Amino acid sequence: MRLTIRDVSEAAGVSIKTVSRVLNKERYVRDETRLKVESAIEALGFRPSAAARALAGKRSFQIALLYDNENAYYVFDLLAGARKCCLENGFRLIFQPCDIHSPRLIDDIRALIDETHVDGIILPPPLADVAALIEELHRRDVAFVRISPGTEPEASSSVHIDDCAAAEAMTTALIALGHRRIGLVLGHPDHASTSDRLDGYRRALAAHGIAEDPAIIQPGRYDFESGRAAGAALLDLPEPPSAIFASNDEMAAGVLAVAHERDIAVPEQLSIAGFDDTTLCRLVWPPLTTVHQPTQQFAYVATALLIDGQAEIRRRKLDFTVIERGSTAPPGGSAA
Amino acid sequence: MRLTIRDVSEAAGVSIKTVSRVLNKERYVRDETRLKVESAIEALGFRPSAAARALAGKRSFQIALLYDNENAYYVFDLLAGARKCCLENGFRLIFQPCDIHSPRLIDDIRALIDETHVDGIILPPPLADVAALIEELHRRDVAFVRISPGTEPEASSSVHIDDCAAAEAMTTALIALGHRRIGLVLGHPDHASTSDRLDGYRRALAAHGIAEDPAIIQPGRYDFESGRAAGAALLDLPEPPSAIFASNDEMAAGVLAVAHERDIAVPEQLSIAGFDDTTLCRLVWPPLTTVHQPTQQFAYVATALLIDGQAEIRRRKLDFTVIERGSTAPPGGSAA
DNA sequence: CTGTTAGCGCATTCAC
DNA sequence: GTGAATGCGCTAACAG
Repeated sequence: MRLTIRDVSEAAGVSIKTVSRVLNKERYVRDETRLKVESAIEALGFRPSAAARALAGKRSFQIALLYDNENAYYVFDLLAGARKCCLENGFRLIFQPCDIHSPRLIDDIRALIDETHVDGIILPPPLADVAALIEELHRRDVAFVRISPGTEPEASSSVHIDDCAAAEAMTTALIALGHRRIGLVLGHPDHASTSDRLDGYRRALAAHGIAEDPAIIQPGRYDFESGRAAGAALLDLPEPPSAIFASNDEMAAGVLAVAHERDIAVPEQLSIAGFDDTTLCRLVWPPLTTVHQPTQQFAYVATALLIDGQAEIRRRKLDFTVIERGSTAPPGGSAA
Repeated sequence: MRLTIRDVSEAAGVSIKTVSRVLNKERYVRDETRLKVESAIEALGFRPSAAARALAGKRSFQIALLYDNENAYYVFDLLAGARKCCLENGFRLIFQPCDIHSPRLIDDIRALIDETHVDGIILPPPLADVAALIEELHRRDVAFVRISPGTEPEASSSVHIDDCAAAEAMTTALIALGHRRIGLVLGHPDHASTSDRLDGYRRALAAHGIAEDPAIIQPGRYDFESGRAAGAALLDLPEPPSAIFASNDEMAAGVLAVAHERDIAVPEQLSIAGFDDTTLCRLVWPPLTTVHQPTQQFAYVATALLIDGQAEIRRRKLDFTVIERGSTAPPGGSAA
């Protein structure tokens, strides 16, 4: 029926163990033998059964990428990064949504581990900060890497940028343009980045002697609708801000939509800045100034850390960039 | 080490085979016995190894969703629909990108089949129309369902809407608003929907005695940038159209961006219509009129067809809807 | 450097 | 209705 390692061993005239060695890139195989086996594999078009490998061995060559996020662009970027690394290393990616507020969260992930024998798990925010999950993963001795964790830095390997510094840089850039009244749209309360970005914003204001005004700090949820609502609230203020910094790009898009509705020219009359977690801003609204966050790289590096499989805990810090697009000069004179 | 079916059988005081029967929902198990086994499974938190099941049995409880598409929203929708159906049926979803123009396409999919033992494959456009792939899948006797295939309707089960009728309805709606000069932005040449939508557009024009003008039919690639380029080409015409119908929403978004750049009010001065394959339009541009295509349902139904697993070929036709958002009245008088 | 033996955890024949 | 044996395709721990 199915082509097996035995067929390959017969075709190559070696034992099945030797074929296995070649498959697993083990040492102690003579080059000549290896070549013989490889050409037999090639000639037959043999592909080892992942199920059999997982069952017999310690590894399954599978990595799970979990997510609790409705932002298609963001998730797609994570996926692309993780997949690229998997492909390069002969791994498969299991991609699974979950709900950090579900009572079955831990159970579901336990099921994932037991059923699939995954070799490692990637936890993007907000999953990176679910204490019960981290604890369970440790108890089960499953390797995992967190993306942008806000808590327990020593609990696992992780990948992050300095969100606080990035938000500070962005805010400082707006101040450098002459803005003194800069609105902020906060991120989703479940995400650690939300408070980090707020901290950065505050730090920049403080450094320039600008008093914080709670009226121009609006809640958000990292999605378009909440950005739109926050933008409306800010622009309808008796004394609206001259610039608005949204904690991610979906929300910046929402703010921009409101500005269009109000016939406020961007960036001439209002500067809008965003954290581009996704490609949405880059795609649709070039005039926005953004902090570029390397989402795809997060997933790539996290996967690499998992596959390298050192037990040691490593923190990888990636770079961010503030990108100026179009003019973000302060308004001519409409605001106070 | 690991919890196995044997542990469950001992806890429940039955044989391994009986546990297996319960796991697979086979008949011929007394209710009492079933309950005993189920509570033992629950108590121990047992989860059967997918690898062992795939290796020993005929089924792997895995379905693969392939895609060759860079549209994050579209792919995310497909994923959501397929995943929902998998979850309801105890299946896992393997999610894998590919490239229909790669010489290794068939080999990659062969590898997928052999390595993972998938029970079935879902082929969204443009994969649904790769003849060599369909042939290979038949040769290997692997179940598959195609989404919106343009060719060989009897080659497999499939899910689709009537793209031609939908485009005709959309175009007719624009004509009903008084438009006589309606630009069209074509889709990606690899996709069957592209020509179907063109056909529908033509049919509507013909039905209303409007002559087709090749100058206002622009090529596109189903992405934002091509929509932007097509929009610019159309709006820079000496005699620009009063309405533009983009073959999907990413391109409609591109057209809208150009309209904004040109200070053309939408929908007051220009009507823009799109096929909303994704949620982009719904999210960002409420004034657009769209044909709603149930992308998520496509994937859900395709997965269900696969899991039901009847060998027979079934064609499922889903509904589309033309949705009016905001006014799409023809321009006051800027166009000819 | 290479081969032999014994399972991994389950579904699948069959008996009972 | 239920149970005991056999093997899926591969890796592991040993020999040589």
